[in-house]
Amino acid sequence: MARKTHDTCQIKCIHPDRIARTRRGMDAAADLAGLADIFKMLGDVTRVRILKALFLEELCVCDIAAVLEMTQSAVSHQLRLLRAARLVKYRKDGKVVYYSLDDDHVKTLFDQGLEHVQQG
Amino acid sequence: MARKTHDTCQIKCIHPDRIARTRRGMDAAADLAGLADIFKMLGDVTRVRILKALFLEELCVCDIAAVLEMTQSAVSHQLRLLRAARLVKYRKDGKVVYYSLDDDHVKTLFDQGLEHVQQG
DNA sequence: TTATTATATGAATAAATGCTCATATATTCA
DNA sequence: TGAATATATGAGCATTTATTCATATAATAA
Repeated sequence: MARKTHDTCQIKCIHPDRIARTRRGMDAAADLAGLADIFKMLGDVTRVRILKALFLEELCVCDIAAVLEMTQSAVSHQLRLLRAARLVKYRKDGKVVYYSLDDDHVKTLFDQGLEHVQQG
Repeated sequence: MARKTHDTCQIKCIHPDRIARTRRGMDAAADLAGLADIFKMLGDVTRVRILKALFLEELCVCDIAAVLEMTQSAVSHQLRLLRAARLVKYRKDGKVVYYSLDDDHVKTLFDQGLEHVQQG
């Protein structure tokens, strides 16, 4: 009675009550996949460094490349992802494209994360 | 004069002043690699779901597997990573291992991230 | 126009990653 | 002791991902 096989999979459940409760809590949860996506976007050293740089100052692509000591192509590829995630915005001035942070919200996440790192 | 080649790499810099300023700001920055590591840890749907579940209630491994409808092995592998990152802690009771959140700090990061998702 | 420059991007490659399967370890129970 | 159970883990595999290289696009300058 304490152990029974679950409906949807072959896993034996020791605590059916806990499972049911947690299931309900999970259903009520917000978009966890979307949440993971944002963290994934921030989970790369190059992107983190780009964001940190842009947090300090608006920069064009080759400036960023110089600061990070990476190729223009590598930086440009990452900027594309950051753009798609709406973490950065840009403005064109002739040939030059200037990037900056899209909102301050990212900075909050950033600082919160740093706090965690410093505690660890 | 406005354009010169940078010392450390072959990239031509349009704004040497900006680059120098940003460089200094980057040096002063905290551990960006560590920051990326934490975000990377949170950047996976399975781990996010595990954390969400543990935020609701302490659970054993097979409970988690049942809630997520995943194999015990897959869950166990991810728990190992979460343990190493000190995001979860565990206690043994006989054969059963109960996992729970290691600190509330993760929840703060979590909620901040969710806020960002909901705004997006 | 042609040459140069700044940026973007597709393809290829190498590395990282998450899951499955099989198995090991450890604990309880008969 | 031996069987059953909960969890952990190594190996293999498939997918994702970050970078490089070559090239395309776009804007400026000669």
